[in-house]
Amino acid sequence: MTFKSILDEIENNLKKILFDLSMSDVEFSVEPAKPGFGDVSSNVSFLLAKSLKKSPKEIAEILSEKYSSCTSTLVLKSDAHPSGYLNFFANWTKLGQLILSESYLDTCGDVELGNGSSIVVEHTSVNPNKALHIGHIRNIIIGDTVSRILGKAGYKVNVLNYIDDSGLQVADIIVGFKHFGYAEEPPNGKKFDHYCGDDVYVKTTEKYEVDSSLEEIRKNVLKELEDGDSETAKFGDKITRRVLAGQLETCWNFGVTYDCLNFESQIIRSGLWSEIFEKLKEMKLVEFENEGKNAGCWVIRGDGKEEDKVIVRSNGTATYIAKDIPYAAWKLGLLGDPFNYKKYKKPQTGNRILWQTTLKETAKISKNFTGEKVVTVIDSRQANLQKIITVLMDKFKSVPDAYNHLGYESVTLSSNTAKTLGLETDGKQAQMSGRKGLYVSADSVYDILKEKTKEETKKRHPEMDDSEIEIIAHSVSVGTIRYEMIKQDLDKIITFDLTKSLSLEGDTSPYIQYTHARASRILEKSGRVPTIDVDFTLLKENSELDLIKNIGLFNLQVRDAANNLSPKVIARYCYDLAVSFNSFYEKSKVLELGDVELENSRLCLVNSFKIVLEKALDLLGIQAPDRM
RNA sequence: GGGCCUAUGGCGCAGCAUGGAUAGCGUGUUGGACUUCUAAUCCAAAAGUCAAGGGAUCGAAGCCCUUUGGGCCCA
Repeated sequence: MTFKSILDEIENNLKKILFDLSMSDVEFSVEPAKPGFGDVSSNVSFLLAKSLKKSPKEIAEILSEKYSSCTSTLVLKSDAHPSGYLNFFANWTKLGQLILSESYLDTCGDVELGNGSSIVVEHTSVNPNKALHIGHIRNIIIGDTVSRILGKAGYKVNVLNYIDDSGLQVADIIVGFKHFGYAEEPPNGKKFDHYCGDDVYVKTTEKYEVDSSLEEIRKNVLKELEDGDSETAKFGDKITRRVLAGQLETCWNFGVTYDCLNFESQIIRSGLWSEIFEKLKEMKLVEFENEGKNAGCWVIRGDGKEEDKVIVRSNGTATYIAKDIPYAAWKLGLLGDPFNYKKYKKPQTGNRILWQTTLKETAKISKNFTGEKVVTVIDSRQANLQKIITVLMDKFKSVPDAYNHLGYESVTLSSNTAKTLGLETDGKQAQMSGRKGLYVSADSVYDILKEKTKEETKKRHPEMDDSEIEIIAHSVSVGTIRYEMIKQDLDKIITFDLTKSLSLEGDTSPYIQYTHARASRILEKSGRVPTIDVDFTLLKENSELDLIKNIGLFNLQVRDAANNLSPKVIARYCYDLAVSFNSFYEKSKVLELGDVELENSRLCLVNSFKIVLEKALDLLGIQAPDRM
C-alpha cells in the first residue's frame, strides 16, 4: 500500500459523510496537498457551496467536524482552511511504515490498468538511408519510455519498428551507389549509416538540383524497387539492411529494444492492401470519384470542410496512405497475418528477442505482435494523415480509442548550432534536414557527452579504473540525452544546442543519478543490510516525511503517465524525488549518530528511496551508477 | 484560403485535462556553505500586468469568444 491508501481512506469517509447529507453525486477530488497545507487536500467544500448556500469555509468546518467521528487509521486530524479547502494530516508512523514496506516489494509501482491486455507501440520508423539524428532520438525515446510505462501499468507491450525500405529516400541512395559511383565500403571505416546519410544521400540529392534529367533515373529505380525480384530491389535490400543495422546499434546503445521489425516492402507485396481495400469498398469507406478534380480516383471523404483524400490515383497507383492503412489494420489484428517471422541475426542488449517479418515460406514461425490497442509515435507534422487513419480504424474496430497517434513537436537546431554546420539563420532556429545534411547525429552527441562525463568522473575519482569510468560515463551520457528528450511536454518544440543542451547540472539526469550515488554511498559505508524492521516513529523530521510521501506517490505517477501517455510525468517524478532526497541529505545525517535505532530507521528510508528511484529511472531507460 | 500546435521572471520550462490556498522549478545574476554520509550538491536574495482584449463565474494562468506574435500541416 502506498500514499494511495490514505487518499482512498479519506475519499471513502467523505463519500459516507456526503451520503448522510444526501449529496452523494458530487465528484470531488482528494489529492496530495501543496506544501504547507497538511498532507492531503480536498476541494469538496467548493463544490457544495452552491447547493448548500454556505461559504466553502463554513462547509469545510462542518465536514471537518463530521470527519472527526469517522473511523480512520491513517488520518490524524482534519482541518478546515479559511480558504475553504479541507486539509488532512496523516498519521505518519503508520503511513510511513506502509509506504516503506511496500517499496521493498518487487511489485512496487505496478498499476492495474492494462490487466494483461496487449498493446502495440510503434516508434522509430526512420527511413533506412541515414544515421539517426537528434530529432529521431526524440521519437525513439518517447516511444521507448511509453512502452516501459505501459508495461509497468500491466499491459503486454509489443514494440514495433516500421522499416520504410521502398520509398524515394531509399531510391536516392541507390542512385548514388549505382550511378554516381559511390563505393559500397565507406572510407576510413566510417559507420555505414553515417556514410550513406552524410555522403551518398546528401551529395546525390545535391546533384538532382543541378541536373533535372536525373529525375528519370530516380523514377526508374523507384519502379524497379517495387518488383521484389529485380536486381535493384535485391541491392536495395542489402544496403537498407546494412543501414538498419547501424541504426539499431545506436538504439541499443541508448537502451532501446524492439520486439519486431516490419518491412514496408513486404507489406506492399503481402497482399494486405487488396484485402483492406476490398473491405473499405464493402463498408463504403472509400468511394470512386466520377467527376471533379479527383475524377477516376478512389477517395476517402473528408469530414465537414476537410478535403477528400485520394488513396488510389486515376492511374491505379496507391498513394502513400495506402501503405499506412493496411499496416494500421494489421497492428490492430484486424487482418489475417501474411507474415512469417525469423529472429534478427544480431541479438539485442538485454533479454528481449528481436524478430523480423519475412514472406519466405521456409521460416514457418508464426507470432502475434498485434495489439488490442495501438500507439503510433510519429511527429505532429503527420497529424492529418494519422487522423484519417484513426477515424478509419475506429470504424473497423469496436473498441473505442483503439488506435492512438502519439504526436510530438519536432527538434530544431539553435542558430548557433546551425552555424557550426554552415547555415546562417539570422538568430532563428533551423529545421533539421537529412537531405541538406543539416542535422546533428545521435552518435555524435553521445560521443561528445561521453568525453565530457569521462573527464568529469576522472577528475572526481583519480583512483578509479578505466572500465568503471567507462560504465559511469556511458550511463550518464545516455541518461542525459534521454532525460533531455523526455522532460518537457510533447507539444513543445525542443531547440537543440550543442553546448547548452548538454548541461550536467540542475534539472538533468546527472543530478538525479548523482542523488542515487549519494544514497548508495551511505548504504555502502554503513556496512549494514537495511531492513524494514525498524522504529518508524523515529522518522519525524519534515524532510524525512516529505521524502516518504514522495516515495509513496510512485504508483500514482505511473498511473497518470500511462493514462495520458505522458512520459514527462515520470521524469518530473524522478526529479522531485531526487530533490526531496537532497533536502533530507542536507538536514539529516544517517551515519555516526551514536543512535543505532535512528541510524537503522534512516537507513531503511535511504534504501527505500534508492529502490524506488531505480525503478522510476528504469521507466525512463536510465541506469543509476552507485558511484559517480 | 482551411486546419493543428504554441505564448507563464533575462533565457528554458512545470502548473491548464478536473477553475479555488502563497503561480512553482531549472538556468543566468548577486551573496553564502566542502576538516562532515561525494559540492554533478545545498541555502539565501533580486527578478512575473501568466501575449492582448472581452465574456460566463462568488472566484480564472486554467473555461468560452476575438485579436496578435511564433511554429507546422493541407490547398
